[in-house]
Amino acid sequence: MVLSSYKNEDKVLLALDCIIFGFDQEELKILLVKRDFEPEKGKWSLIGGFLKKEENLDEAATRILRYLTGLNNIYMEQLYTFSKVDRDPAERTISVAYYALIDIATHDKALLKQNPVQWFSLKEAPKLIFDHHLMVEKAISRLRRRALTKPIGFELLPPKFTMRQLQKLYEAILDKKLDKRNFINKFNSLDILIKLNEKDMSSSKKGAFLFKFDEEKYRRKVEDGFIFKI
Amino acid sequence: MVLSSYKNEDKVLLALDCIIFGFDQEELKILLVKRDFEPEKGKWSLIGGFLKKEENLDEAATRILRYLTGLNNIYMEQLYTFSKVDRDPAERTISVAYYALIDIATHDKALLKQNPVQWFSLKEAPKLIFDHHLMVEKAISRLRRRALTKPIGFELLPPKFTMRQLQKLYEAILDKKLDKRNFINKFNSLDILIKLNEKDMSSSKKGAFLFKFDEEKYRRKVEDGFIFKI
DNA sequence: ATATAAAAGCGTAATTTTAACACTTATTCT
DNA sequence: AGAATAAGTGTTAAAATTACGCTTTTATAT
Repeated sequence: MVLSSYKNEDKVLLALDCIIFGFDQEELKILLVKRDFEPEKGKWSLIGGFLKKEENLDEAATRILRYLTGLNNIYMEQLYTFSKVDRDPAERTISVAYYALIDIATHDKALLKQNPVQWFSLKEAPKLIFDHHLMVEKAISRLRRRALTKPIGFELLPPKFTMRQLQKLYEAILDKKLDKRNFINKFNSLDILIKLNEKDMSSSKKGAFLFKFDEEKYRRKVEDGFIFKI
Repeated sequence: MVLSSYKNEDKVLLALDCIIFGFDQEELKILLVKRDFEPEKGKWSLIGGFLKKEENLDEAATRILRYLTGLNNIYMEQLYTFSKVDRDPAERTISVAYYALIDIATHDKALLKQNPVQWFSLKEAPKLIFDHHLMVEKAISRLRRRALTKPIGFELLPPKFTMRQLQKLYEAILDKKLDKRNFINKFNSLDILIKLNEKDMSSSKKGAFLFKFDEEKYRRKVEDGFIFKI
């Protein structure tokens, strides 16, 4: 065992905060929690926690997400590390922000059991503690960029979805209207969806065909040099 | 003053490591240092240090870069935070990686004074300690993406450069040959360079006109919705 | 039964962007 | 004077993106 030569260095608390995005067929939402400890008790906050000795950051983010929402197997990505000296008034804390994408419809039961968490649409979200608004802002812009170059949108939808739902999702993420025909043509040319022999009847009399993301095919295409791009 | 409620949480050492990119008219290089303390003394490493209580990460990265290279006023960007539990065998350490872009020609005097640092071309770089190779890999792919969407390439060049130098730089970053005429047409259409009444005579008999990046104009254009894109 | 309403589904033409491509010019060196 | 070297410069073809409107299906109301 090597003797540590880092004895004189300052140690810090390493927090994690998760921006959890959901989509409810209409708009993008984020999941917030009412903080039940000081400082800032009672205020709305991102879901967070602290890194433990025996885990890495991805594991910690997964643990925190599971503990506070009951959710498992969720798409997550490290976003940025925030370090303003007085960002947390109680104590010097560095926070690594993660963002996660979940399908509200599929996971809502798990969430509803937990009382202090609540979905807010991006535009109506309350003031957040500390620098959490910076985290959310950065997460939105990362999500926006990512959605154009990786097929992560599907994480926000149920496994089966209509083209209209998919389009609405992209419109919500990119915050702009898209042309129906161009959008469908685009996805058709990507050739990574499976059209099911099944219709969703909830949104129209005619019914709309359901599609699935063909993850296997996507992976194979990527190996052959395919680049997802909206 | 609010009483801290974080008493039971583990604290960690927070390190920073900098991937410093340079360009020598031919290829991309990174600056490495021969480590003069344990663990891994004598091995090649990224330039690094530890976060101090009174500074944020950007400040720490700037300080570390200045201390180890004498360089100031350098383009830097936070890259990613690495946290594998045993990434540093001596002690649990989380490391926030930054990458920096510098113009070797302009700054080389400052660097040469410092003996233990050395430039390596990306392809001939030695094995690095810990997870530093992962950091370098990630930095390269970030640099590649960033160079396509932000005018950061100029940070790697002298203030005055020829179009050929600029093209070689992009070829080095993107690791592919570009067409001379298309490249120049592209930059002309961006309209963010100033053509000087001055030629660089070092590379040809005819001489090549020098250009400057018009930062002010770029900023104005961005305000009007301009998006830099190669 | 018929009419109405509401969303689904579908293709083409115009425009813009990107990619491919080769010769002339200026200058130094011999 | 001519040979050698890198600089400088436009056009055409191909591909990608954008704009755009009518028909189909079927549940519901009359």
